[in-house]
Amino acid sequence: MNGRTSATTAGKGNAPGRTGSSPRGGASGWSGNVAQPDVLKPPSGKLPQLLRGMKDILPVDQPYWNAVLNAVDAEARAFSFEYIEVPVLEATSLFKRSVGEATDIVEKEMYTFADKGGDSISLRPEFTASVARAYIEHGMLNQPQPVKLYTVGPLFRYERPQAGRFRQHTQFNFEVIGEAHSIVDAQLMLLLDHFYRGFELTPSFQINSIGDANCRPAYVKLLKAYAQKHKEKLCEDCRERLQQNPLRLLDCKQPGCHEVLRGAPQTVDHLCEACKDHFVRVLEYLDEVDVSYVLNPRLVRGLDYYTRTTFEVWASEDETGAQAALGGGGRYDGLIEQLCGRPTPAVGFGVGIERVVHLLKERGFTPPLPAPPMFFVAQLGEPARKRALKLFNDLRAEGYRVAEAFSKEGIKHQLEVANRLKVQFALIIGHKEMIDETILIRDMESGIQEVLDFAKVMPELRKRLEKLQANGETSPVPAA
RNA sequence: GUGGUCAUGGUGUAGUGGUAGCACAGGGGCUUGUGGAGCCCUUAGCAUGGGUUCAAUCCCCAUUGGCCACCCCA
Repeated sequence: MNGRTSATTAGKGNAPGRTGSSPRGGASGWSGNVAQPDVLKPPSGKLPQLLRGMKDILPVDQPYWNAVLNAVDAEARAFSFEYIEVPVLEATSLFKRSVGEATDIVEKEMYTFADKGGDSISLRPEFTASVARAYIEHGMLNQPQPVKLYTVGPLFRYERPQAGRFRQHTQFNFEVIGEAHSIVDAQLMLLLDHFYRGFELTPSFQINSIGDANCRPAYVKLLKAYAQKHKEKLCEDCRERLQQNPLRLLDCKQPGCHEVLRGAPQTVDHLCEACKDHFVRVLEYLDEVDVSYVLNPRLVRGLDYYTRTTFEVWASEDETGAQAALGGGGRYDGLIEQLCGRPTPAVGFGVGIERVVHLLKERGFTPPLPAPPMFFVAQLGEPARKRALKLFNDLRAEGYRVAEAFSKEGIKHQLEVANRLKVQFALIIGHKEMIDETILIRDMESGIQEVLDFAKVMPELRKRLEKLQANGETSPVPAA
């Protein structure tokens, strides 16, 4: 698959934000006589705390994250997307040229700084620009088109944090590059719809078309003229928008502006024939697969590269709360060209995983928990401890998940741990068993114990698990 | 970036102008061969910095952070 997640192994591989390499060079700090006295000195001062707007994703949340990430992988497989990973840092100019210099994201929300060589670099505030860059840079236009890519990872925006809004958040993104056909737009939304339905979420799809280079300039002119007439009634921001980015007038939430813009010309009424046709077909395809949507003439997005189809996914129909947007995307037919690639049509979307997880918790979704270990190895006394360690290793090599508390003394305590872990069988080795060359197996549920020949444990254990499995009581025995 | 609101152990909470209880969680124990119960012990906290005061966790100010609205967005 994608080499990122092994889909079923919880906690492995899909730790958000640190996909990829671990610091392998770390050994150097511990070798040699490099002074490192700070660690040994008594602490002075406070623990440097979590940066504003940052969030630890703790083990308790991992089941939710795994559920989401597994669903993402499943959708990717079902719709034939390939996984790509792009760097967290990019040249600042990449985002200026794609997202747009006058957008809020670039203007005031980017983490931008000069690196040691003096180049201006930025923490990525979104994915599409990087994926488009990768498409061009690696000549993916020579692959069969369209190129369908998906990715998962952290994005950074310097905003004022709120519930559901962080300075580092995680998105999954799907992009289809090199295909202009309207059916692709619909397919992406179908994928999303399917994703949400998998969690029994039925969010509201808001959709609009904002035209293309052909028809948008004329429309913007119209809109501008209209707004100009009502300038006195517009808020200060909107007067600014009138100059900078007139399309954004449409989604101002100030009641006054809202009122004024009610009578404004709508994008959908001023699309050129090609754009109109495209939009109508997208809607037809959506109807065909029963993806319900709401036509939202005020939906314009905060990134400049969008053309034609734009859409957002809202947690509920009436988007009152500010963080209701669960995802958003659209077509960006001009972006590749703008980044110096050949003219290449494309569509894509992004979904904020934190928000999805938040909603899942709110709705009482119970994520699948990782299966408990099958065995717990308990020991009494030092010789038994050694044998137990060996047994642990052998079981592990056979593919079993095995728990233990080797550092503990006392069987009582160890069984307590086994119980807490909901382990199926405890395997006990004590003084007596050492002498008899046996092992004690205890069914944790019934409390029934049996003595097994130590030499024959492996086949015996396998037999037991197979029996359990036949009764449908446990997860499959791993293949030998 | 603007406005509002809040801040007590890891978590959830009580309380006071004379430096703090409780519950859960964590650790240890109830004679180092038997878990799910119980009992006992124990770790751990007034976000930070100033000010007022004999005395501040409490009052005031600032900072930091969370949350809410705006902005923007996922």
